[in-house]
Amino acid sequence: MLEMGENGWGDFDDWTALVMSPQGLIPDESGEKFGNVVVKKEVKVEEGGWDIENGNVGPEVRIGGSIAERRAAKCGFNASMIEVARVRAPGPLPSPRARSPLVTIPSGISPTALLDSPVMLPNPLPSPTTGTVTLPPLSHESVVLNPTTHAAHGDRGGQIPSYQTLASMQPLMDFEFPVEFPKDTALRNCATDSPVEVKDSTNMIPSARCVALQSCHADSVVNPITPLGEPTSGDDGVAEHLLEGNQKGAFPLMGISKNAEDGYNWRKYGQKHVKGSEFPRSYYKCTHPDCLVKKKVERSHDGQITEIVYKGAHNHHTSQPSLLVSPFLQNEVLDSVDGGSSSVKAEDGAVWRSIQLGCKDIKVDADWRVDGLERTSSTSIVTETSDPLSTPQEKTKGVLESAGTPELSSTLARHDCDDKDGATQGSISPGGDADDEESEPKRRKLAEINVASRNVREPRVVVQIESEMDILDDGYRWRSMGKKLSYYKCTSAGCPVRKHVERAADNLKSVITTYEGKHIHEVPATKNNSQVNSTAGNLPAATSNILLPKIANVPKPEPHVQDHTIHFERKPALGNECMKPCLLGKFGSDAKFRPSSIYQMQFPPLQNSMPYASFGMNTNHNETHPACSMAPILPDFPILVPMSIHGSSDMALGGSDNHGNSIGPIRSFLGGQPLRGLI
DNA sequence: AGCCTTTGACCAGCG
DNA sequence: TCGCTGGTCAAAGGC
Repeated sequence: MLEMGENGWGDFDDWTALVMSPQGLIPDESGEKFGNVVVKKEVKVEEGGWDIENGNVGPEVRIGGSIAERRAAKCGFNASMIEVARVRAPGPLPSPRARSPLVTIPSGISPTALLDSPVMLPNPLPSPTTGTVTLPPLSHESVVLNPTTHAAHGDRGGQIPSYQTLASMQPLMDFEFPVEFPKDTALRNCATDSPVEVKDSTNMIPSARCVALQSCHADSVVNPITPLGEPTSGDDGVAEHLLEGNQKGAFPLMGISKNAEDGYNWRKYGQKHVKGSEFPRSYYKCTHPDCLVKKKVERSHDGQITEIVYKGAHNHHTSQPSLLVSPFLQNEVLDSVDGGSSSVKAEDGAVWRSIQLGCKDIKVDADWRVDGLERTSSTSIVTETSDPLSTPQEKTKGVLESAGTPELSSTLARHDCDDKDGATQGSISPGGDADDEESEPKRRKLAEINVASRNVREPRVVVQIESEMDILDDGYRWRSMGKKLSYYKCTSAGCPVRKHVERAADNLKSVITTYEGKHIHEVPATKNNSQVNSTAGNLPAATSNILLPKIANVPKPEPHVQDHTIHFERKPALGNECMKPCLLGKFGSDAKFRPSSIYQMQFPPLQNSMPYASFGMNTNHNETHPACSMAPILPDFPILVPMSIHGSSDMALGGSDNHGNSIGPIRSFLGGQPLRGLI
């Protein structure tokens, strides 16, 4: 077992890897909407971990992992697109190598752009049951998406993508969002910060803030103790949670009655106390004829749902009208539980979505079987909300830590999960897991109990890029660490960021660069720095835009994005004061998350040495926002990511890496929606 | 009467 | 093959 502390690369349990799988841009031939999903997979470091001294890295890093293991970990997911993986300390679970192809990214593409790109933004997850767009409460990464949003914000420029649009893109994004957010703070902010969205129950949808409010409201206001109360028929707890608030006018969005709960009717057909679970598990079936959707609900003794697992896809509409019936639902599947975010879990080939509420898991089986079709998308968002044990500082820290990059949120989310694996127990050497001896259930319990003690570490991001060159120019300056020339540390004084470069074991053409930490400085001035913002118009229209699936009613991009450059504001380091309101309030009310930003991406010419921006790790970006002093959600840089559509794409983009090496086109990371005709 | 929950038994997968 | 486990069935009962 190697203690990585010496090199500062310890604690691999919370590494997050962003890996693009090729399917991302591949139009789903089957027409399944969920074919392109940002996927998260765990990257695990098995025994030996990153042995810097010996350079034993590759074999230990595993991307993906079996569905079962992720399921077991309650933190995993399986998808085919962008994999947000993480390197974690070896655990008792096997870590099969990722098998899904990885997206190759032209060298000209900024990892930051990728990481902070819209595709990496949290997707509004339609409720697995209602289709209600629910957002990761309190997630700094969250984006409030609602079918009515743009209507509500139409006077603001129609910048808010329609729900459908977002919904269609939902598969494109897969994130876990740690929501270590003080409830009281959330409430306070929700109550005090531009409650615009909350006012209009018809046209307004809650901003992320509002969602947060919903979440926390339900938790701390509606029923501080056992918000879920006694299980009711078909109750999925979470929905009810919010629904209660909704009924009280706090959650105008939900538009469904409490009785409707998740909009579907469920029949309990069994209950069992499963091993490893402290609480009994109830089994529910959708009562709709021919609907095979099931869900498993675990409740604590006080009635609070500790885990919900949805399996299957509804082939019908909700039994009760909902303001937010998602297209997914209409077509087939919905997932995500109101008030929570979800992460896909897979079991036995079925994708399960996990939604964490207060560090509780709600899993939604997303095998998307509809009319014989089986979907295996795995959009995931795991949001941790209202962790009662966490102090505001801790939560804030978590948010702050994760603010730098979207993926970080997932990392943090993973932290939660992985901390369950002992991460919170202290530094864990990559070579072994302190909790190896413990059973998964036990660790789960410990983790759940010790949520408050989880450590928030620097984000670790792994980006796999196909390049002949090992070292990709990310705009920063690095010096090698250790004997192997695969470990680098940012040369900027005091900057803790490090990165590790390796070749993908399964694809020597792919370079896996793992970043840890956040730059505490700006990107070193280079001759190319300005290109990030200046190259927007250089690309031929045909190749400079990546238009994600267009959907009817999609608001047109604002004039300022006519150049097809997505202008995101960098996620600044979040301050305790501004974080919540800003994070939560931005989405629904301003241009931080515009349609164009979401489904349009422009990539810069594949120039050499294009700075990779800060890879989303720079925390000292503090651009202010009209409504908030910070814009924590989205990257501040224009998304200039050259992309090409893999396979059938008409968008053939290729490029060269920073060193002039020709590299393949991005295979994809935008998922499954056919891109043709999107430009 | 219909729908739901409860609960023990049964079944299948897995090691 | 056996035991464990998770998932499901179905009878009984409640609302």
